[in-house]
Amino acid sequence: MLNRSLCAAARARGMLAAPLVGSAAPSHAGPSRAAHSHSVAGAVSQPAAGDARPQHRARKGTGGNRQLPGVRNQQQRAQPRAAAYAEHDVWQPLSPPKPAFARPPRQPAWMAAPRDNAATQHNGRLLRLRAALGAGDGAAVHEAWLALGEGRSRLIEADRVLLLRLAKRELEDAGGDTEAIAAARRDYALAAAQRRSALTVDWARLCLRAGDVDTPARLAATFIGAAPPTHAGVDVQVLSLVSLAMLGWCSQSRDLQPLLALVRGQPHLRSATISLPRIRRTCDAVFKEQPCLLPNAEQAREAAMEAAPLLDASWGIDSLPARQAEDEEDDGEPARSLATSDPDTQNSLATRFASLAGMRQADAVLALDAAAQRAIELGYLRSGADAEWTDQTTASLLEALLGLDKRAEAAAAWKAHLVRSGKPRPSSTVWSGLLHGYARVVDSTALWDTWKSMRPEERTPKMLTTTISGLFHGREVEEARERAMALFQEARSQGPLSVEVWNAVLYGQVTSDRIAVVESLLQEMVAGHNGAPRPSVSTFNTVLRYFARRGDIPELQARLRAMSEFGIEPDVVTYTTVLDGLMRAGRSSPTATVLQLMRESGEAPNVYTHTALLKGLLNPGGTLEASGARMHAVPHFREALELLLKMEAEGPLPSEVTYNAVAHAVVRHGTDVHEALSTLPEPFSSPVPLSAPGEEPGVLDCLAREAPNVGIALQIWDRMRARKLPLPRPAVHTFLMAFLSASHLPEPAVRALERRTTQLLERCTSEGPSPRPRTWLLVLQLLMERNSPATLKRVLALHGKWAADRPEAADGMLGRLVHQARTQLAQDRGE
DNA sequence: GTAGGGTTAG
Repeated sequence: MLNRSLCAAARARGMLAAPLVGSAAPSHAGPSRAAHSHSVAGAVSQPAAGDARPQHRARKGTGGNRQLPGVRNQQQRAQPRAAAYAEHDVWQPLSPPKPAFARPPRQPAWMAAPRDNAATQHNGRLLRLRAALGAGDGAAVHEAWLALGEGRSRLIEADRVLLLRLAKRELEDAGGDTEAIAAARRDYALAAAQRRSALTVDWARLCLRAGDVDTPARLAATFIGAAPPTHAGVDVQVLSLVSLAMLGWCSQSRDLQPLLALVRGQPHLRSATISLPRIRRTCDAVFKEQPCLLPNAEQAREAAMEAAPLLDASWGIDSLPARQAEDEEDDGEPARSLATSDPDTQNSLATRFASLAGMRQADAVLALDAAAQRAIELGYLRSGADAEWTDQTTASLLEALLGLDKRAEAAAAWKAHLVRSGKPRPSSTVWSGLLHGYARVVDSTALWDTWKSMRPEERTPKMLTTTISGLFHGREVEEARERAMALFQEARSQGPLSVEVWNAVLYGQVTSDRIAVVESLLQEMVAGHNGAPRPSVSTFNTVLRYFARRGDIPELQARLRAMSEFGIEPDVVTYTTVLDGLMRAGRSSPTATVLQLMRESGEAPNVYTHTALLKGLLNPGGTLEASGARMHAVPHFREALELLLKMEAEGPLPSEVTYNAVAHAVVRHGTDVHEALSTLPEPFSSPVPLSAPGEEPGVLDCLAREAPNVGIALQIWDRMRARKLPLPRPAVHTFLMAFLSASHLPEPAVRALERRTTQLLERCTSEGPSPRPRTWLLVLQLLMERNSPATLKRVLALHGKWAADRPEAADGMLGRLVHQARTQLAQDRGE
């Protein structure tokens, strides 16, 4: 269908509106009719089977040393406490508040017209309450409060805040003699606190200081079930309330199980990182002021700090199906998870490791590992629950650590797993975590070594796909590709392989431009020869990618026709690939046709489609050398930024790739941005980014005026940060380029951007994405063109630290450039 | 690990 329509694109194009592109782009010639170029090139060149080379490189992470360290003894000091509380009515202290207070009013009181007598009466009482609040008269407030009766539920937010402030002040003023006042005022303060706010946390803290340990828990219970906040990340108020509740319960040696159960089952908390220092600060604040009537204060604080990791380990655990459903709603894409993609082996802790790794929070991964181990030993995470530590958990932890380049930690986790499991060999699941981790950091050598270390019975068909696909991504391209092909041929000789394995091989051949091999493999699949599986839509999409990347539209058409003849319908990936191919060829008009076709076929454009579209808008002449003069067509910044804002508002949400595509184009085409500035949508028309710590806002105003493209790039970074998107390496390079390539800027702006440069490099060396030689080359080259010895010195120092355990970094171009930079610096100093 | 960013090393 698509192929026929593509041929008709030129005809149809006049009738089709450009749906996503704000204004119709200038039209170029439509695609030419393709000749049948269906013949497949020569026979398969069979790569040599097997790999005779000796294994010379030491295995990474697979831990040859399996000695048992004495880790067990120190872990046994606490007994599982959960059982002792089995009969205890754990919900007693957390019984819900009176129904009248359970929900905030649906309608503010002032909106209800005084139509009848009851309403007039209510308004009168309300006015009395407000008058008492205004006068700060505690006794009168309390009296008015009691008189209000049912009307309490109709208080507006402002009333509640005032009530809470008054209650807080009274409790503060009461000094040591707090019991009576706390008891008398608690009911209205509690009602007033039907809202997450810093004030609520204040109130809970005051109650705790007054020795009341149940109110914080009750507040936590109230809020935790309420609607989650709209922002991503930790619900700080809830975390503080739970921390305070925990402190209170520790002071009475109560079991924490019910409290921990509270923070479980909160799907929106799953990806949140619990900051242990924050829990500590919250608890410490209770003791800051005297008097503190909390019993056993010191022991309570110690116990709470010891228990804080349990909170971390339980946070957001459970309710996995809910979380999944939520993820899929987001943008139609399944959650990006690491080893946990198999629904049969879902495991909460594994999911959290994966999401922490996704946010590149290596410390949080390690802290959660420790916390979870402890929680298991204390019996708070129990066998049979999905919080159990399974092989899946270990696999996810390993993948996360390897993916974050924490090899030593991964090796320790590997060893700990073998000790814990008591088995001589890890399971397939655990091996799989290792493979995925190495595939993630494209370490084909380690990947291969891992594959070799596995026994045949430990290998699964999926792992073959993982390994082959990982080898094709590796850096030692030739060697890895040979290994991957040998692996494929060997496996093939032993029996039919899945279409996924074949697709992985095809993908590898496509990305290394081996189109002849691609053709012959595809032909085998189409013909069903030699046990080759039937090609899937992915197979065709993979082949299409080859021609799309080249902007080879006749071939795209031929392939689409072949696909259709084979009886496979295009999917969203097909459409995106074709769209991308058209854009690369500099043809913007047929793209409207593709989008229209998508609409007709019910394949909704997703974030990939939109990103390709954005790239096309920003490179209207195409991105291929062949498109020659059109390369210099002016980017459609207005349309692109409008589309970006539209995606943020209506979805599909932009990914880090989307943002980087825009930022990169903006940085590269500074002059064009300057000229288009007044036409850009807010906030990009006055591109003042958020200020970094210690940065004066005036500098950024100046930057927005003098280098608006840098301002916009930084605004885009702000948006990525707000969405908690990871910072990919290409984006690091984009921003480094932005910081160091703007010329003719006033001195303060230059200094601010150079400070941002060193800050970004520092961030990369400490938490990633770790710099590559390319990163340093980029920075040093740009920096040496200008006269900034102080910054150059700092960058060289950072590079020195990075290069310390990379002896190979001293070679080659980077080594020479570093030497040159050092010389330049020394000369500066000499003069 | 099918598609989008630029990368890889120089």
